[in-house]
Amino acid sequence: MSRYFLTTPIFYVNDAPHIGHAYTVLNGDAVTRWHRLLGEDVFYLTGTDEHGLKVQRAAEANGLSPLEQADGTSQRFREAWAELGVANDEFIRTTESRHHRSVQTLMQRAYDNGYIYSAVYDGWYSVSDEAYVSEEDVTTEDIESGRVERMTEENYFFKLSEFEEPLLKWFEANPQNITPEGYRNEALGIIRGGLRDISITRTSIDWGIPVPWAEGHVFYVWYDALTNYATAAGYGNDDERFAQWWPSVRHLLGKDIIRFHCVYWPAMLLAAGVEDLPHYHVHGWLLVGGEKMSKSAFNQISPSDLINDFGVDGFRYSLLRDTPFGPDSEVSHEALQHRYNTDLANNFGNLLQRSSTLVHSKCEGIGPAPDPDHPLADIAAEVYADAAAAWDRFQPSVALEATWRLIRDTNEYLQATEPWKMDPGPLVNTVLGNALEALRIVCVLASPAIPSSCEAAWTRLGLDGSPLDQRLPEAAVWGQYPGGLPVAQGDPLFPRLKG
RNA sequence: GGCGGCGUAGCUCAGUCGGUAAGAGCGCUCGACUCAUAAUCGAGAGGUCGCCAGUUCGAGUCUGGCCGCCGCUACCA
Repeated sequence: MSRYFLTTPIFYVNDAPHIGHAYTVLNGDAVTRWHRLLGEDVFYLTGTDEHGLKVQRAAEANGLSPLEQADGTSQRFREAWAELGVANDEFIRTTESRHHRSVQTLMQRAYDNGYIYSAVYDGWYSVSDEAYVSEEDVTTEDIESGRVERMTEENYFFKLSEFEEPLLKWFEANPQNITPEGYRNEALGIIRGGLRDISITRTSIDWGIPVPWAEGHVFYVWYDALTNYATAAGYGNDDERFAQWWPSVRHLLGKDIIRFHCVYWPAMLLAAGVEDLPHYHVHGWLLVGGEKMSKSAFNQISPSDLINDFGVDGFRYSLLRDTPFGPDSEVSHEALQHRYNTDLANNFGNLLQRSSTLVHSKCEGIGPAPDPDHPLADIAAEVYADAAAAWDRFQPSVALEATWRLIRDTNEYLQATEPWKMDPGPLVNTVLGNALEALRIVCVLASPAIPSSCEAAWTRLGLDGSPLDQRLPEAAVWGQYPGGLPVAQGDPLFPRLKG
């Protein structure tokens, strides 16, 4: 069975969950749900990054231990994703013992393979950033304000510089390794620009994973964090599991962390003797008024605020539909609401509503069977093909746009046939059967984005089971609504929003 | 400075290998309909595809230059 292992970045517990995080996680959730429909063996991973100085400091400020601090924030992320209906298979924490073993194993192998060496760093250090600062980047103000300090410490360095060639070879051999393609070029640019060895340990803090070969050193958070993906696949703990899952790994990430994920991380894997390198799907940022979201007031709106306004699926759909995957996307409350009203309330919800009402007035509430050879069958086939291609290319907005064509065409079909003017009988039965069949297919195809609404609609159509349990491509084939099922009338699935 | 991305209808965006008369949704105008959440359907207006030059029988689509916006350049998705 084909496997689909998708990861989100793990979120630093220094920060509360915000819409930017939700954006990443929802894209991954929708795409992995699609792959589940295809019957693939899916592993969707998210989690939290919990080591490092910032956590240690936050803990001190709150009078907690670092782990207690991490526990609290990690739990908030876990709850936020549950609230959004995210179906991740695992939630990893870098403070877990399995992760410690994994990091130590990976690094020890790189060390044993000769890719890690000791050197003394003597220079400026930014305590708040936990980072070394090069001489040319330090201003006198930095020094006077104490933002940077002079530091001499023994350090272990990773020989990143030795991986320029291997990485370039890998890029050349795998033209699809990063999508969209523009970001692949960025990663290539970083490599071609020359790679310098990087410091991967710290002695100045102790809230981290100990370096196995050097007392008093811990791994710097990035190299600890990246390894979470391998840990979750079983690295250092369950070799058989790792061998099964790792070859199919795909990382979902924002464009700001390309350097670490697409350059440093594959080099580390190679250094440790792991030959299978990941695929990547890189997205841009959400912008508000042209500015990166995290800098704006919109950032103060939490995902749960938007759930209150739009409902879980309303938020999921509007965000996914309105943000092409890859480039930066402008978002606003107005735009999300507009999308909700037009696509969910006016089109999908209203189609379900008018169809079920007509089934009650013309067919005594029993949904009739569709015409197996109706022209809508061709539309459904086209829509499926386009949606499948888009999901496969990691483009939820395009997939949803394609799916909604079936809804539009069905509304158009009702308008053209005017079943409300017909007398009960075979003719009106066929028309409404066709509408119900289109809705059945939409329920399956839209379920990656709006799972619970599709389940609700599915039930109203009188169907058993759940759209989430259907198998594609079979379930998208026209003509499977059986007829003879009781169709339920109910309140609008997506109440139109005003204001 | 170096590297990279973007610039297509009022808005948000599609446009794979260069090729039938530039697309979609929304918005707008007019009309139709009334089963439905004042929802739906049809018609229409609206673009010198940032600018200039080049390659080509032919460029939004390739090349060079310019303008504008943005990002990365050691840790905010």
